[in-house]
Amino acid sequence: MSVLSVLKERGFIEDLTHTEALEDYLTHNRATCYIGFDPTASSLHVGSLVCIMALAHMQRHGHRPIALVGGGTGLIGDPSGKTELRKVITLEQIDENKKGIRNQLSRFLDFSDDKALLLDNAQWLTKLEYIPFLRDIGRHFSVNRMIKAESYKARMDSEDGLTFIEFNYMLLQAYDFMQLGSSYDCFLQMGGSDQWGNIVAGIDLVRRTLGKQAYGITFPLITTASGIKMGKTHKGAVWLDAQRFSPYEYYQFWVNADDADVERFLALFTFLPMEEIHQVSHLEGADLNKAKAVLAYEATKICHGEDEALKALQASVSMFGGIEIAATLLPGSSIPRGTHSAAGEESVPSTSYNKNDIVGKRLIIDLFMETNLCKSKSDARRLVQQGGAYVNDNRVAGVDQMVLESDAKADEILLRAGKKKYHKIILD
RNA sequence: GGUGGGGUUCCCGAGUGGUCAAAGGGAUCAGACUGUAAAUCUGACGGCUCAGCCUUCGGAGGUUCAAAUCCUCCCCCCACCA
Repeated sequence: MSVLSVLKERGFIEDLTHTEALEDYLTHNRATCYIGFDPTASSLHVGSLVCIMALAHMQRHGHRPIALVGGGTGLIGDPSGKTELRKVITLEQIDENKKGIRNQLSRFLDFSDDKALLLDNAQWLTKLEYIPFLRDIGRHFSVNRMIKAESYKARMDSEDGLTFIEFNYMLLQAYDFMQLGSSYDCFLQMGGSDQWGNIVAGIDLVRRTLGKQAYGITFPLITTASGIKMGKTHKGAVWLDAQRFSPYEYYQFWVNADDADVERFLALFTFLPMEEIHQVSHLEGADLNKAKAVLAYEATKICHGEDEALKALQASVSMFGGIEIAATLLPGSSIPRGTHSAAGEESVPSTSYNKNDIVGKRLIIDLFMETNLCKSKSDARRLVQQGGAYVNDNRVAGVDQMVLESDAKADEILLRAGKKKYHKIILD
């Protein structure tokens, strides 16, 4: 089965150029393909996961993926300040971020032996000179055409307007494609559906300057069933970096997926066979929850490794109760089968305290605040007043409740805010 | 550069001297119901030494017993014109 069919079947394809020629190109070549990533943060987040998984599928089919970090574009930023993502950042910062990004990507892609590349467009963009750029590249672009691009049209009509810098991103990205084409033999660019205009512009530029046929694929914008952009939560982005977003939280993120999203997410974010995934559509109620556990397990495994996935599963079980994974449910998954009951290690966020400093001395709401379960004392107070604060699964009765000796069993205190947020206090 | 319109609590958006910690909606959080889902209902939603107090309405000053609301200067945004 060709990559293209696989990607199509799993829901990756929004649009593509030259359908037949591309299919042909991919079957007869070890193709090099690229996707651009933003280096403004030291970590990628779930929003980029579709792109990453697509690259992984490419690699699995013997093609060579390139992850292009936009270090050059990051150096420009965007003065309109409308898009948070385009902040000006320093070279050092970009280097730092690149390290983090490479680290994360290496969980999904094999960078050894030239099997995948991580490049930075600063390599060529910072060398550009304005006049030659205008003469050699700018001449190929028609402003008339550019402003017809969906991404620009919206901005042209909106009050926010469009800065010249943003307007130029299309040229720069097309230039990237051209560079990758001539230096790395890369003639396939992929990206989110908002990149369509930029990708097509690149294809044109490649044809005009290198005389080569290039291709493009865009992915759909993944939204949750409730219409929210994938990977955005109340807390902000769902990071792939374990430091910023623990494997346990990551696991929880997937378990909390909407019913209607489970099948789609399994297809996009795991490597489980599609025949198995289709079975999920028959499930409902508690059984569907088990499928969510598999989704969470697999997704966590891919991103953080099997050990962490297992820990997260166990932590989840000890928090929310046992779960039985039947052998027939998504058999391709390596999730341990059988009944999982509360036991074993947990990987719930924890903080250490000196027992003598706490017991009988501190208010419980203070602990909620200090462990970041609540963002202010008023917040903690509210939580208690509304009955959402728990210590070792006992509801906290009043805002002036102290930590008691009886709370400190086994030198641990389990704090809970609402139904899903836990924090463990470890007493020394 | 000119003219006009704006900058309000996470977002949108009311408010034009006291009754304003500031309507309404969204988002979010908690409770109930559930399946760690969705929908629905209820409540909360600046901070604190919490039935009281303190700090907020682009920034800095000023008028007033009293300012988000009036005045001055500054910063920023938008539209049209050049």
